Order: sequence, then C-alpha cells, then structure tokens
Amino acid sequence: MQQYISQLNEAQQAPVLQKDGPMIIIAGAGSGKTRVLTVRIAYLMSLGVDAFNILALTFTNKAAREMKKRIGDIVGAAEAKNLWMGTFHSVFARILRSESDKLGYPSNFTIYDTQDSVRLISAIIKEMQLDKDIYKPKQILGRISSYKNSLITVKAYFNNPELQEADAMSKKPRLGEIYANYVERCFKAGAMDFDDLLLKTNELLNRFPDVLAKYQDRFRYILVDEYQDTNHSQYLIVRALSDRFQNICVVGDDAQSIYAFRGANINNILNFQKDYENVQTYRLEQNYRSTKNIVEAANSIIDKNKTKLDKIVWTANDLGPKVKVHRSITDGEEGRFVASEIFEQKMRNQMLNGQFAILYRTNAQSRAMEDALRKRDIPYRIYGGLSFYQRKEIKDVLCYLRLVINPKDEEALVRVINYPARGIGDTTVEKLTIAANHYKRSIFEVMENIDKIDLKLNAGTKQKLEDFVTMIKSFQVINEQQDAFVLTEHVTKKTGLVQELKKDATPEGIARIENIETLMGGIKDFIEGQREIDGARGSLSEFLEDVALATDLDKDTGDDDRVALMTIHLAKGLEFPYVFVVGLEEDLFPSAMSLNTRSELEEERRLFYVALTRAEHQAYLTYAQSRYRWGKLVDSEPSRFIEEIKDDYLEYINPSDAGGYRYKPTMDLDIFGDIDKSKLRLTKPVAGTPPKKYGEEPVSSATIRKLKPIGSNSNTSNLFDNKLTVGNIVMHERFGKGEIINLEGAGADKKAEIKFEVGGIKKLLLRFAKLDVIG
DNA sequence: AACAAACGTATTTTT
DNA sequence: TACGTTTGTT
Repeated sequence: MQQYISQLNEAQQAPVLQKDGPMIIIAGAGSGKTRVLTVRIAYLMSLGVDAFNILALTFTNKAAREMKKRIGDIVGAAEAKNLWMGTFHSVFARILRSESDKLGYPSNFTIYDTQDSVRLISAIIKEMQLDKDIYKPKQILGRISSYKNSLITVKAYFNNPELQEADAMSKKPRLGEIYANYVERCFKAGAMDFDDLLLKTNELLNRFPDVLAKYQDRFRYILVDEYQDTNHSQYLIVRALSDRFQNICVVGDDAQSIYAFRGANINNILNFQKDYENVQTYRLEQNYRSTKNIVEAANSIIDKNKTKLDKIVWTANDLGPKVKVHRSITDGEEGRFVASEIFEQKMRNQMLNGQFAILYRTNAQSRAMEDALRKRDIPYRIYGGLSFYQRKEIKDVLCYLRLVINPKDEEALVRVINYPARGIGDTTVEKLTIAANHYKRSIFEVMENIDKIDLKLNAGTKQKLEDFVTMIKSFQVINEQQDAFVLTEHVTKKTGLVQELKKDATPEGIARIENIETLMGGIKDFIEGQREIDGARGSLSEFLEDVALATDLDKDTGDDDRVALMTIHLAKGLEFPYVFVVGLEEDLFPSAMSLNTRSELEEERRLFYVALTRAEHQAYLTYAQSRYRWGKLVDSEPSRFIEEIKDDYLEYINPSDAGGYRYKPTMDLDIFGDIDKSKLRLTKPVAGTPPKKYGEEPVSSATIRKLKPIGSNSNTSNLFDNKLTVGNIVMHERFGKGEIINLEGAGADKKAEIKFEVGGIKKLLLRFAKLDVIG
C-alpha cells in the first residue's frame, strides 16, 4: 500500500491520507485525479473499511470498471468486487429495483430511453389535440426533464403559479397537463425515464426514513467524480446519503463543467464548502498529461472566463510543439487535411491509429472526417451519435424482449405490435389506447381481455390481437426456462423479424441482419461475463438494464487500433497523444445557440478547454471557410476561440497546392497593404491559398524557413541516401536518443530499426522520420 | 391496412 | 443532405 502512496506527489497524497470527513478535490485537467481516487479507495480498504461500505459514483460505467480493476490490483480482486461503483443512473436503478414496491413500481420496471419518451409525449400531444408545432415534443421533454431534475413534481408544478405562468407566456399553457399525463402513462407502463431514476431515488429517500437510514448506514464512505457535472437531483441524493457519516469526497474541475444544458449545476462544486462543516479543500494543479504549450494555451483560454475557482494548472513536461492552426476552403478539405496529417504523423513518428482523436462540436461533422479517413484507408471508430442499441432493427428486437419482461411497456408494444406487419393497424391501436386510458390499464391488459370489452373490432382483428398476446406469453415461458440468448434467437424467428429483413437484399438490408447477429453475439458475451463475475444466470432483465444505461464509451474498445471520432462532450476524461479539434468556426463552435448569454458562452469556452486539454503531445485546431450545413454551402468565420489563445502557443499552417503541407506565413506576407494585420488573421482571407504571385512580395528569412515542407526539415539531412549506417547514434524529435541496429529497404521505402533509450525498438520509415545523426 | 411518393424541416451537446 | 412525416393510391 505504502508504495502506491509514495508514487503520488505531495498534493495528491494529502487527500488520500485524510480518512474521514468532508473534502473537495479541485483537480485540474490531467492532474491524476483518477489515480488519487483509486489509491484513496484502496487505502481506505487497507485501513479496514469494508468494501460494502464504499460508494463511488463515476461519470461512465467504463470508468467505474477500470477503477475497480485497478483497485483490485492493489487490494485483491475478490475484495474490490464488493465495491459499489458506477454512474448515478446505474447505481440507483439497482437500488430502485430492490425497493420498487414501496413506490408502487414493479421490480422489473422498464427504463425508457429518450426515443421512447419523445414518442410517448408526441402521442399525448396528439391525443390532447394540441398543435405539435407549438408543443414540440423534444422541447416539451426537455422542459419536463428540467422539472424533474429540480425535483418539481407534477404536484409541485401545479402549486407553483410562477412556473405555470412562465409556460403560459411561452404559449404552452397546457404543459402541466402534458407533464401530468406523461408521468401517469409512464407509471401505468411500469416505466421510468432517465430522470426518474434520480427523482424516484429522492422520493424513496425522502418518504421512507428507514430506507434512508439503511443506505446511509451502508454507504459510509461516498466518493463522487466529475462533481461539477451533477444536477440538483443528484446533489440531493448525495447530500442525503452522506448526511450521517459526512465522509464525502467530491472531485471535480469547475473549468470542465460542460453539462449545464442538461441541468448540471456548477454551483454544486462552487458551494461545496458551505454545504458541510469543516470541509478540507485540496488542489491538484500539476498536469502530467500535456506539454507546456498545450497547458499554457489552455490556461490562456480559460482565463477569459469570469466564473471560476482559483487554480493554476502547470506542468513540468517538455515544451512540445506548438498548437497548430489550419484553415481550409471547405469541410471536405478540412477532412483531407486531418487524414493526411494523421497519415504523415503515423509514418514520421511511428504512431498508432489509436493515438489520434478527432473531436467536434456536433455529430453531423463526423461525415466529412469519415469520408477522408476512408479514402486514406485509415481505420476509425465513431463514438456516440445514434448508438448501436438505438438502430431501428436492434431496437425492434429489444422492444420484443422488453415486452417479455414487462408487457405493460407501452412504447415497446406500440413499436412492435404491427412490425413485422400482422394486420394490426393504426386505427386498432388507437382504439386499444383509448380503452386502456379509460380503464386505467395497460394496452396489453386490454388485449388480454379483448372478449370482455366491446371495442367494435371485427373478428379477424380480435383473433390477430389474441395471437399476439399468445405469442408474447409463449416467449415468457421460454424466458423462464432458457437463457437470454436462446430466447432472443427464438423471438427473432417466431416474430418473423429475420424473415422480414431478409426480403431486403440491398447492402443496407444485409448490414441490418449483421447487426442483429452482432446483438446476439453481445447477448452471449453478456451471459458468459455475468456467469464469470458473480455466478448469476445472466438473465434477460439484467441484459436489458445494461443496454438501457450503456454508453458508447462503455463498450469494450480493447478490440483494435483505430482513430477515435467523437464529440467533445464524449471526450471528457479521455486523453490522446494527437488531438484534432475541427470545425472551429463562429456559430458552430461556439454554437450559434450559445451566444445569447454570457454563461452559455462561458460553457462553450470550457468545452473548448476540455477539447484542448485532451491532447498529450500535439493539438491541431482546424476550421473551414465554408461548410455544408442543412444541405447548403454556408460561409463561416474562424472561431473567436482561436484568437483567444495567446499567440505564443500557436503556429499557423496552410495547404500548398503541390503535395505536402507547409507553414502558412499569413502574418509575414503583406498582401493586404496597410490594413490592420492583427485583424486579418481571423477575417475571411481574400483568397483561400495565396497564389504564387504573392511570392513577389518581400519575404523575410524567417518566412522562408517556415515555408519548408515538413518532410524535409532543415535540421534533418536527407537520410534515405545512405548517409546512415548501423551503429549510428541518432536523435529523434519524439523518441529522443537511439542507436541504429538495422537498415532495410531502399529509396523511399528505406527503413531503419532503431533502439531508443526510452521506448525500446522502433522501425521508422526514413522518408518521414526526423533524425539527426549525433554519433 | 399497406405501401409509395412527395414533402418539409432540422442540427448542440447526453445519462 | 437526410430523415421522418404526411399524403395519396391501391
């Protein structure tokens, strides 16, 4: 144990060694907070704290898994297994299942995803005969979501004239009714949405003091990661649970708070000191992740924000290369630049695909990047967007499975009752829905009793409904006897889903079938994994819960070596040697939607800060002068964020027309006469790439040096012409000192095997490698 | 009830 | 552009 602690620096050790009491760790980007949390938990356990009494809430399930594993390496896997670790949502979903009866829910309640919620709200709006252009379902859900996150229940809403007035002012006087209907329908369907998982936990802890006492007693030590991104609902849960023992440790960085849009409250971290008595505050300010240039560039950005805690992030790391800024004409060209730069860096520095990340503000931007990477045969993986489980064909299968577990699940039922087509059309479903609402029962229950109710359905339709009910019930029988894999296979066959998909012989159709096969494989893995972990049977309901709360990032990514593409939000907590932040344009990043208030703009700026601090070695900022948006080519201006970085940390590069890239000398080439040049850099240039004739302008010697193509750096002799022999000692810009131990190939393909003092043996293509012979 | 075609509108971020 | 929704036809 001592050895792990001594590996930490002093600032990191302090919070680890404080066993009891409330504490806040303000951890700058890359300051090793995960390590601190890991060692702290292991240390607690070494002091005799039972793993059962520790609760750690993380931002992703993957983070929880990894931390658990690392703690397991220190204290033993068997002990670590008993730790409660996971996201707020998954931890409290688990608790809610075991206490669900108290709230009137079945323990097998369904978790509605956003799609389900939106569909239900659309249905309600339609039933209430409201105009869906005024009552936009997504917007309404957003509103309801923020109510729930502030613990404003339907009752509280109707007791609060101000809220009602506000909604009436925005032309939505009946929002409260929609809210009420939505909540009732969810309850009737035995379903909770994401926000319910937190809201109902609060309700559980508030209404049942004995339950609260039980979990207070259980979770004697509570740790919360990414505390800056907790919302009010989460905040209250943490407060309630930690109230008795006050052993609460929160970790976060106000500079990385980027989820205010979904209710995260930055005041949770800013006011922590006021919430508990004798709070110890620790600061982790040394960055171990990034070069000086990156850390300083990031600092210069966040300086522009007014709302922040005092903190100075610094690093003892090397200066590193400057942050490179690149302009291109179109988004397509931006993609090509990124792809070829990745290609070159890979060649020159022997980097793996997995060491690159492309980060963007909106998911829609991924397309241009994908196209370019594909053309270059660079493997990549996209995170986020619509996840695997949300794809139509997958969701269809899952909805059948959901019905098996919980037949009251109306969204699942409505989705699959007539897919594949079995002659149960919209009108029939409408009649069923009206009857269900009238009798305050679920649609499935109405169907079970279809003979006892007169719905004016013809005999054929009634038969079809009965057949459907029989089919689902037969699945339930199978589910009791067989595992989830066998059942799913049966379901896809019996429902005719696979047959339906096989009709479609297009590549997309084939891909859909493959997706279902992937899902089956996933189920199999899950079952086996569960068996290994705790001897559990790997039941269907467990699988569905996993699916409902899984993030794209949670999936095992150990598979292969690919460039990562994701939104900046998703990249939080991750790090990569090379990071491209693309689409740095006004109205895109910062987003046009965020320019209304100062606090929104500050959140965008924090987002930019997060993006930049993901980079360990080299960061690129790219922007395009025009880009396809809404199917139209739109002109754009460079983002203000580029300008906000202190110039010392930036280097401008631009494409030349003949192969390779060269540094852009915009500031030196005085093509604009006596116009204020400091403004020019960020205004739209007159022409994309200065044509050759600008070469007539006086060019400084500094410019000439900059203009040299990267591939033939002046410090580097042309090494693929035999100047190099085995035994030479060389210097590499990234790997440092090394000895040539072998040479192979010839001409442009000539490679050297070099044994570096740090990092071992690498094979470098001499055409790209920047080497200096020093002995 | 089922399908095809035309139409219109949306893109901020996610558990 | 690209998807989902509405409309029209069988």
